[in-house]
Amino acid sequence: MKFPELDKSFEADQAEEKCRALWDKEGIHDYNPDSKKPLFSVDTPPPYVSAAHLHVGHAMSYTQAEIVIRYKRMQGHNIFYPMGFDDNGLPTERYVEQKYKINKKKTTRSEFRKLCIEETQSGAKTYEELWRALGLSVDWDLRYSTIDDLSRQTAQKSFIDLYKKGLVYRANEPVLWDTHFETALAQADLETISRKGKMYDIRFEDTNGDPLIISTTRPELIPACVGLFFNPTDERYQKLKGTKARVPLCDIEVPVLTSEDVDAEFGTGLMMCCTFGDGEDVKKWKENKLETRLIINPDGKMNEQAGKYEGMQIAEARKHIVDDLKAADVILDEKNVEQNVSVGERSEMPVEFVMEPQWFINLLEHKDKFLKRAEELNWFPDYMKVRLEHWIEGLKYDWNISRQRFYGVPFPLWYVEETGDVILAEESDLPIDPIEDSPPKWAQEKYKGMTIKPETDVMETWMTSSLTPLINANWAGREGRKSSMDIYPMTLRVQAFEIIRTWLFYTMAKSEFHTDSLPWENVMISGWGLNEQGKKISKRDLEKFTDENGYNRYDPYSLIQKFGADALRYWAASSQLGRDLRFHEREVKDGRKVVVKLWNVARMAFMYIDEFDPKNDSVPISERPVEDQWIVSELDTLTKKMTDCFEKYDYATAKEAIHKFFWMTYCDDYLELVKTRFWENTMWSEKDKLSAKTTLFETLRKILGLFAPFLPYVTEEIYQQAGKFGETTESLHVSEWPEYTGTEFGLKDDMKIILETLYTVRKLRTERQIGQGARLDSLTFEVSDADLKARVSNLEKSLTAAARAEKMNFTASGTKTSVDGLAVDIVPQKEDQEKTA
RNA sequence: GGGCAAUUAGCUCAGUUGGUUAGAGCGCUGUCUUGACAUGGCAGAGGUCACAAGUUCAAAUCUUGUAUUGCCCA
Repeated sequence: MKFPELDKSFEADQAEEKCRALWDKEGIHDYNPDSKKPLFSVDTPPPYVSAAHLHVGHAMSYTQAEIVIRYKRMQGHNIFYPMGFDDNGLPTERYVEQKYKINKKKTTRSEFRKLCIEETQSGAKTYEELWRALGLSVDWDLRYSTIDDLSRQTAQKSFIDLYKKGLVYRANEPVLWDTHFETALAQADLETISRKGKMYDIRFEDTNGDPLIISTTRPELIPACVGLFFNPTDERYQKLKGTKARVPLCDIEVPVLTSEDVDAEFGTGLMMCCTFGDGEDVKKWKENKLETRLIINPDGKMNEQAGKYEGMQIAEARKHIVDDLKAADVILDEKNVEQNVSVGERSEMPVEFVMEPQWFINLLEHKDKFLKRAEELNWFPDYMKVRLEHWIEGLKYDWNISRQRFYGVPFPLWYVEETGDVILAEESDLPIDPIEDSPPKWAQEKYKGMTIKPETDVMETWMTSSLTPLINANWAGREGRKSSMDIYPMTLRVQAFEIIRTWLFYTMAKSEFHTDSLPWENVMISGWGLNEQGKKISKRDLEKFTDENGYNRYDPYSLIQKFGADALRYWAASSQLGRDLRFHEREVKDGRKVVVKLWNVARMAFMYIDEFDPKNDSVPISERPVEDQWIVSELDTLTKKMTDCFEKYDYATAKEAIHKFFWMTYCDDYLELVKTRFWENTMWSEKDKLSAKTTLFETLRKILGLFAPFLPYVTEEIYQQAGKFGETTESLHVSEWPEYTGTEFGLKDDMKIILETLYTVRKLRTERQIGQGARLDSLTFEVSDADLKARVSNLEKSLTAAARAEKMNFTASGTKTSVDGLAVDIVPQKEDQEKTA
C-alpha cells in the first residue's frame, strides 16, 4: 500500500468535522441490543440544561469518563452510552423565573410549564452540539430528558411501586422549608454556611420570678418557645425539673424539661426549644409532645402567632425583638460568634420548618441495607466510599419528595375529600397529570358523588434522576426504545463527588427498593475543574474572561475552537481521577502540541514508509536491527501498562505513560536513530531499510491505537489517511485495542551503548555549538577492555548513524558515558572545524 | 468540634510494593535551522519533598503529632 504525503499542518476543525461525519455514518457509537459482545453500560449525569452554564470543568469530568469508554469500545465491548438532560426541578424554574421575570403566584401552572419546556429544549440543543464537538461517543438515539414521557412514566411507576410496597407515607410533620422558593426541601438539599452572628443570653423567669438564663442565636423565635431544656446530669438545674418558666415579652408559660442532647457546657446549659429552630427542636417537640406554635409562614414572614411582629421578615423581626428585649432589660449578654447555618443550596436562605402534609420515602429504617450496598459497589477512587457511608450514617430524616412547585413530575394520585382515601393512577395510563387527567374508572364509580381532588404538589427532581439506570433500561416498558432491562444493573456510574449524597445515594436507594440490587457495578468519581485561583468556576468567570478574539477562557466550546477538541481532552486527562484540576489556558496548549507532534510524526513516517505491503515486506522481529527490537519491546511494555491502568479507570497514569514514551522515547530517541536508514551514503542495507519501514508501520499503528481514547480526532484522521493500515474496520475507534505480546528483549546492553552514545554526542554538540543535524567526520571511543571494544565495533552501523558520523574509530580519550568503561568524542567535518576554531 | 482529601521546582502536576543523584510540562537562561516538527531539537539553572518526632541499614513514600488549604457534616 502507498502512503500519501500529509499536509504540512493539521487543521483541527476540518478534521473534527470529517471524523464526526464518518462516525455518524458508520454508527460506531451505536448501542447494538443484539450484539454478542460483552456489555458496557454507562450511567452518566444528565446536566441541567436550564442555564447556559457549562464550563471547562464539565468538559473535564465528562471527558475523563469518555476516555475510558473509548478504551472499552476498543477492547471489544458493546457500549451503551446514553445522554440525558435534566430539565426538571428548581434550577429550571429559577432560570425561567429570572429570565422572564415572573412570579409563580401570578402565572398559571401550564403556562409556566410551557416556558420551562421551551427553555430546556433550546438548552439541550446547545449542549448536544458541545458534547459532539468534544467528541463524546454518545449514542444519541438513547437520549432522554428528565421531563419526557419515558422519565415521567418511570418516576410515577416508581412512586406507585414504592406505595404498594409500603415504602412511602404521607405525613403532616415539620419539614425543612425554603422560604425563598416556598417549597419543602430534603436533607440533601441543604448546605452549611458559616456566618457571623450574635449569641444572646436572655433572662427567662421561673414561677417565683427568679431568673433562668438561656443562650440563643435566634431570639426572634422567643414567641415560638414551647419549652426549656437542660441536661439531666446537670446539677445546677435539678430543682427546675417539672416546673414552668415564663417567656419574656410573651405572656406564656412553658415546661422545663431534660434532654441528654443538651450540652451542659454550651452557654448556660439551659436552652429553649421552639417550633421550630432546628432539627433538634423537632426531635424534642416530638419526644415530649410539646405544644405547636409556628410563628413563621411559608413565605418567611411572621404570622399572627408572633403578635406585634406579624408581617415582618425574619431578620427584621429579630431586630425588633432584640430591641424590645433590651428595653425590658432581659438581655444579659451579647457576643459575636461564628455560626454554622443550614441553608437551601439554591436559595442560600436559612432553612425554616413548616407543617405541611408531604410524601416521604422511608430511608431511616433501611440504613443497614444501604451501607451494605455501598460496600458492594466498586469505587474509583476507593476513598470516596466513606463519604457515602458517613452520609448514610448521619441521615436524620426520611426523604421528603413533595415539592410545592409547578414544574416537575406530578404525583400520580388523587384524594377523596370525604374519606381521605388515596386513589393511585393505573400503571397502564402513565404518565399522567392528576390535574388534567381523570382518576381511573373504578375510582370514579366507587367514590361517585364525593369530591375527588388531585395532588397538586410535584415530585422533587431527584425522585426522577435517581432512576436514570431504570430510565435507561426502559423499566417502564415504553414502546420505541431500543434498550431493555438487559443493560441493568449498569456497568458504570460516572459523576462528581458533590452529588454522592444525592444522585448516587438516591439511585442506590431506589434500586434497592425496586429491584433489590445495586444499580451499577462500578462508580467513577471525578473532581472539579477550578479556575486559576483554585476556586470553583463561577458564572462570573464564564462572563468575564473573553479575549480580544472573542474566545472565552472557561467556555469549552470556545477552547475547542481555539485549540481543538483533542487538546482540551488531553488537558482533561491530566488530573488523577477524583482530584480537582486548576485550569490554565496555557496547559491546553500542551495538548495542542502533542496533536501537532503526532501529526508530524505521521508525516515523517508516511514519507519514509512510502510504499509498504505488510504481508510480504515485513521483516521478522528477530532479524531487525537492535533499535527496532528495542522500540517494539518498549511499546509492548507501554501497552501493558496502559491496559492495566485503564482497567482501573486510571486514564491519568495511562496518559502520562504514553506521553512520556511518545515524546522522549519514540520521537527524541527512536525516530532520531531510525531516520538515517533512509538516507543516502550510510552503512545501512536495503534489509535494514525494510526493517525500519516494518517497525515504523507497526509502531505508528500501535501508537495511534493507544492515543485514540485521548485524541480521537487526530488519530482517526491519520488512520484514515494511512488507508487504515490495510485493515477493514470502519474506524480506528472500533479497531482492536493494541495487544500486549510479552516479547522479550535480550539486547539491553547493546541498546544502552547506542543511547548513551546518542546522549553524549548531543551534549558534546551543544557544548561545542555544533548543530544537532550537522554531519560529523568521525565518532571516537575510548574503551576499557577488549570485550567492550568488540561489542562497540559490532554496533558500528547504529553508532555512526546515531552520531551522524562518516566513520568511527578508537582513541585514548573521550567524555565519559554512564556505560562502565566507555567514553566518547566527536570530530567535526573540516569546514565545521574551521568555523568553530 | 468530627470526617475525607491535599501540601513535592516560580506555576500545573507525576513519583509504583520504602532502595542510587526526587521527575515531566509550562516559565526562565544559553544554544542549534537542508533531510517530520521553531507549536521544534539540545544543554542548563531551579527542590531543607509543609513542619516535628518515631520505625528502618535506608523515608517524598510507613507511624504519630502539628500547621495550612479545600470539601462534607455537627
